[in-house]
Amino acid sequence: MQHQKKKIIFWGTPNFAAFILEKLISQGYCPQALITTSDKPVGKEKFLNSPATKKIAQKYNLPVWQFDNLKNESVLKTLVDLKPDIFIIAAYGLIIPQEILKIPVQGCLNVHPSLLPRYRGASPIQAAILNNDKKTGTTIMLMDEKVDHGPIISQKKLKIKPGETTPSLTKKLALLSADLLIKILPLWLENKIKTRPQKHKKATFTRQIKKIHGQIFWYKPAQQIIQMWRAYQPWPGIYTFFKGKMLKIIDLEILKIKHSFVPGQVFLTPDKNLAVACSKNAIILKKVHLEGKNPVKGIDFFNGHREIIKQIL
RNA sequence: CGCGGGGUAGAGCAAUGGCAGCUCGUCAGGCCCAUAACCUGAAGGUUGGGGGUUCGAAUCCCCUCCCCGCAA
Repeated sequence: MQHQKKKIIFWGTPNFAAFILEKLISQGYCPQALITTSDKPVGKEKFLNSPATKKIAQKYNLPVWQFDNLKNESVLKTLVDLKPDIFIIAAYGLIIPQEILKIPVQGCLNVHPSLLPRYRGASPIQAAILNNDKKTGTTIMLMDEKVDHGPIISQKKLKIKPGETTPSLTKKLALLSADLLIKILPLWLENKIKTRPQKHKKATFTRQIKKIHGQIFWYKPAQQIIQMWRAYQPWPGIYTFFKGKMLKIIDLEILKIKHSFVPGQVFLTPDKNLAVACSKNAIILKKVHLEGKNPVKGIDFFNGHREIIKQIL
């Protein structure tokens, strides 16, 4: 087991990385250390929340380094002193400077959950769902000077099932990525894999998702709003405004109907469901969450806010 | 002390100093070939808890417990 003598350092932060890390460990490819970002205060109680990968690392007693700023000498020195053979990077959260990428003798592998060169950047999984793609996949590539730009080592496709959400697809892609990684890693470490460059002209890009992206525009077709809802779980979710307050839509359903309402107009279906008209079809609000209140069923919300009918959101 | 909203009947919400109400649900009865429809009636409250101001507090003040949004 020659590869186990190699020093692997794993970089990653959220769930996607955590699934991969755990699978690597369980399959006998335990890294020497985890590098992730710092604990972030979360919620009103402002307690610190560790990255998902850190929790896994602690479970297996892996050493953990947490860096938020990679552009200083002490970080560089720490990493050089580890004398790593290879870095495996999966959703770290920050762009890693060139000087650091040059450290490991066998390069830096990046796990990216899309079929590169499609969907480079920060939100490939959400983009695939948002665009109603029928398939996506994962790519393992050798990192170079540009983000998600390096030559491809291996790729694997995955069908997107109807109703797939970001959390469910994230998990599937992570497990797929881990399998692929385990398969190619020993070969890579023995220099038995050739890379192939990406077709850069076909590249598309995705950006970091912000709260504002979750706002619903009712002039869009209902189908598209459903895809937003699937893509933007668990955060930022999708929301609209009612009486100046944010109304999150926790659960919804498409209502296939020909109607003459204005997009955004609220109405009640014959079987007593609260619904909002879109440019095509409509959305049934099964569960909503008004800012400052508890989440409630659509019908309960209607009982307390009868004036919502005929209003335009 | 990061900013903000809320706690009222089983559920969702009104009532901002003067008789605690609305919609839904529940129960009883009625109507109907029938129904998640409709009609009549009923039950269901220590207004989260404690203290204060007042002739009088869900409402104003102080304390406390709980829930939630923003921010990530």
